[in-house]
Amino acid sequence: MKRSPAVRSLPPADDHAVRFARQREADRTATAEDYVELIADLLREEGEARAVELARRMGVSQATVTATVGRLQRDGLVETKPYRGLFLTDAGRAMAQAAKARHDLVVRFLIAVGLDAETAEQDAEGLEHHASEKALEAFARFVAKREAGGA
Amino acid sequence: MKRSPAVRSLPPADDHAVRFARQREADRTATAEDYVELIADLLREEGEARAVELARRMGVSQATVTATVGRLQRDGLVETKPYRGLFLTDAGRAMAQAAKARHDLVVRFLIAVGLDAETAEQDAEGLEHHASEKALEAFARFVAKREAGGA
DNA sequence: TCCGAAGTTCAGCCTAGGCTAAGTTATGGC
DNA sequence: GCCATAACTTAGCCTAGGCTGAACTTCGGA
Repeated sequence: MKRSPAVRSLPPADDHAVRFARQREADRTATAEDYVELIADLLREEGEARAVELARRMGVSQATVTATVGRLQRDGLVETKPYRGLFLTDAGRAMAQAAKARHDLVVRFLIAVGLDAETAEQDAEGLEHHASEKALEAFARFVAKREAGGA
Repeated sequence: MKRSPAVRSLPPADDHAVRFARQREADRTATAEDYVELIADLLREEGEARAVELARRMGVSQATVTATVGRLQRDGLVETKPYRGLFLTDAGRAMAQAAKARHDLVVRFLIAVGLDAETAEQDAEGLEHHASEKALEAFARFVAKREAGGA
């Protein structure tokens, strides 16, 4: 009688491999998304995004920020004027906007399923990079239903 | 009227840093969990866990598996008998069991909020490593309610 | 004006986790 | 019993993302 997913724990090897590959792909983009999202927030709320502030908020050394920003610049997401602040390219702004929308959706979703706001905020940081489009759509439907009064 | 979480996008720098640190911590353990979980599955369902099969299923070269298994061994999670299969230590078995329970919970939860089984299975692979204890408890409560008929 | 502190970058190091290519070891078929 | 093949390991390389410590810019105040 139990046709629960737990039983079928060994999918075909190919499918299995594809999942993990997708996973690794998501991991690679996660850092970029976190950085551009934070840069966008700082630009909006502080007027400028300084490396030292990124370092403080990412909990990382300034040297690490320099290196990471270098990669983002190479990838066409960020522009820097040495010893001035950090700026986003169009691509960077687009990524930041998408990341923020996704982040906010995940937070609202987590709250809708019963998390407190602070925990939701924390968990979203990790979960937002690993939810597929389909999952995000499901989250959005769920949140819409809940917020429409389907309490 | 909007007291939505989206507004407060800049938490105190310290809190912010802590979130990202937690995040990096989760990333570090994710690989270990995936490997021991898969090894446990293979041992249970195939009777043995061969490196070549891990490589196939992780979508990775055998050399990578050798290296990763070496780290797991160093960390006391796995035992190997060269040219025999891979085995889990007590710690490895415990981690595998916890990982599997978490994985299954996340899958059931995703299905409960409206995902199809296949997508749920895929997304769980990524999400399971980034959900906090509190979030998992909330997921469990939610699933319990749903499965109890609160459809 | 100049000088010190804050911010930034550079140099050099490390680990995890990927890869390929080239061995080495076990095993099954003949 | 030998040897081809499959499984595994080793060597060497790469990138991302961490670190420290030292050097370099910028800028405000004395």
